[in-house]
Amino acid sequence: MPASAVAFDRDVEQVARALIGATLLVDGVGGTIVETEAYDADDPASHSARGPSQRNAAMFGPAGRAYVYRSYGIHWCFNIVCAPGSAVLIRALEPTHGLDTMIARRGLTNPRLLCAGPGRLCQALGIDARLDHAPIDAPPFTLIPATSAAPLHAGPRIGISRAMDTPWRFCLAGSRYLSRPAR
DNA sequence: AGAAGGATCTGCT
DNA sequence: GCAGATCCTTCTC
Repeated sequence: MPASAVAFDRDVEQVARALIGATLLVDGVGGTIVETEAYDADDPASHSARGPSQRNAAMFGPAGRAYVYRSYGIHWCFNIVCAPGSAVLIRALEPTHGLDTMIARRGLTNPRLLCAGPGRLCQALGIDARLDHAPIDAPPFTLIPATSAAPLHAGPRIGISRAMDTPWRFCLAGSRYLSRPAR
């Protein structure tokens, strides 16, 4: 494994924290990760909580692969698989690479809104079901680890109805590019 | 503030 | 099999 690679086969909360400040690109388009959420294997809020199914199969496969699923029947959501049954949901990026491409895909020009939310991010980067199970350390993906520990804010995860008291949403403190303010 | 959107899952028959 | 509930959201009003 290259020295620059991120290790995914370890505690999902630690991976979710470590990914803040990393750079994620798909075919050269993307930016700096500013918001993540951790989902654990026996986590009532996780898709994996009730065991493997066709949709969540990737969560039970090798670490370091993508888990892409449809949310609300409309949007794609992008996760990186960690230990079996656990994954990190990537919720927001600060756009830095390929702005023109993202603007064209999203149909708006405000950089603040290009990748602020899991569905928006997938639309801007062109992520869909074809990338389910795809390894994160190979094309079209590029993942560059953060160079220094970023100032993090931890809070409750968004849009779930269980395990509301588990503070596993991590944000880059003070970022303007979050899906919603860190409070 | 609220509706729309459609796949997946669950619990039945 | 089939119907109804659920769902890690986004957009427009």
